[in-house]
Amino acid sequence: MLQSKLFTKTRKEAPKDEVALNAQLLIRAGYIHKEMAGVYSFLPLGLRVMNKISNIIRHEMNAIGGQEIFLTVLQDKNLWEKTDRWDDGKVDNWFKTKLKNGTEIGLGSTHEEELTALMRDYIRSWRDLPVYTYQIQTKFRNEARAKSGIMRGREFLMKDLYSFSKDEKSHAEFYEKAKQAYVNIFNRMGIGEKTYITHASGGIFSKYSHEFQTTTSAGEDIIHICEKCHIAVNAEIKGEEIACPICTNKDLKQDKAVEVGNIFNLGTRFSEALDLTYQDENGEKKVVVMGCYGIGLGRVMGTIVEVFADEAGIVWPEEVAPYRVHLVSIGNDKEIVKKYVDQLYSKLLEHNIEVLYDDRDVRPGEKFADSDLIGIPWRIVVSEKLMSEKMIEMKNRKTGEVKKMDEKEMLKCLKI
RNA sequence: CGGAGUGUGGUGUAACGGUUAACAUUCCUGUUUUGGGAACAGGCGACUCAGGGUUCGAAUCCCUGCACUCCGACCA
Repeated sequence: MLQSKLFTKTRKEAPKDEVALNAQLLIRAGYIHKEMAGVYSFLPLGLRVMNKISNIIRHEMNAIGGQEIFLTVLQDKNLWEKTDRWDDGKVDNWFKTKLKNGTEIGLGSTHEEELTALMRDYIRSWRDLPVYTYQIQTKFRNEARAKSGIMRGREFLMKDLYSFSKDEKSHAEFYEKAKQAYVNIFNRMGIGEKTYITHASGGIFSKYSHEFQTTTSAGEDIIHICEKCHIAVNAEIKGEEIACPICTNKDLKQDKAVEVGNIFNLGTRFSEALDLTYQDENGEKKVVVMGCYGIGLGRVMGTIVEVFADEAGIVWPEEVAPYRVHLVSIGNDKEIVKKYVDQLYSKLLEHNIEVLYDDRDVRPGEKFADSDLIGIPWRIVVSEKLMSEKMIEMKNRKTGEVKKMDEKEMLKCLKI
């Protein structure tokens, strides 16, 4: 991508109504645009990051047998009445609206009801189980108070997988697999070290659940961490003294964290209410056992920004960065420089390296400042001086390390 | 949903109740410049969130609404 063609621009100052670091940086660098409180549009750079995140999740969900689907946002009130979750007294963050004929409908904030009902058409026999379906789509939640930039919005992208198993045992096996898949996902996104499987109360309908909590000062939750087991307990759990569930260590470290994902055992809460049953090997009628597994993509993106950003701007881990290389030319108005960098740009593209090429005719200082702010992992600088030495300069955004090298070495450095 | 605060060019700020609403930045034109957000010159851009009121006179005081932010509660 030629930066001169990118319609977004960086800015020196963040709008004053934006306090959260993640939103300040993402707006300044041109990743997102705020529409209203808790509602953000994604611009080219931001969408690229979202797509990277989506693809990591897709890959890991497919690997454990997930099948991707796409459900509807518009929700049938009747289904939700059957599970007793339509009433505002029960679930208060509904967005509700009406059809022309007066029929009340809701905008989906989660999809257990719709999907469970849908599965009645396909699950009849024990042979039809298990089924694992997931989707990545927009959720609507009428939060009383949106805050923390893109980490807690009223409209946000979420990956939600639902598992349908024939019994508790089969469900428990998948639950463990899903847990491992989540570990893989957060590792690949670069926040694995700071992300803890966290024991939490199951909420209103689950016997047990696990959250994935990433430590950051921007977090809303308090967790108690056992470093040895890399596991945590959510402070919301009350009652007996908090101890590590694995080693029973009671000397836990307290920290603030963001819930980037969660997995729930739903049991038969929804399948019973909506009559999702099957016939087992003996012809007996059984209720399907369910689980649900969520990840908020925007929240993950915001968390990554919060965790790695420095004074100069965003620092993306390689796998979620909008581009791998930020190619910065200095003296682009000089024919020899431009010709060489254009050629280098094409070469990188030929090697399937995603490149943002700063071909603008602005001063070096501005280019460097923008590059730091945007946060692409590798910055490659070419200038007339470097060209005379047959060198390019490579800088690692994360470590700040700068190295002069020739083209060959550069390609090796990018693992080609 | 309780409490508090704030709304002024695209962005960030200023202006005692008193001229034509100021400054910086962005943006446009030109010249010079080119390794860490350049310099100079010229220029565009706000009926001060909306509506009402007080006053000879309102960005400024009062009321209503809307929006945004923060603290708390909530968060399947």
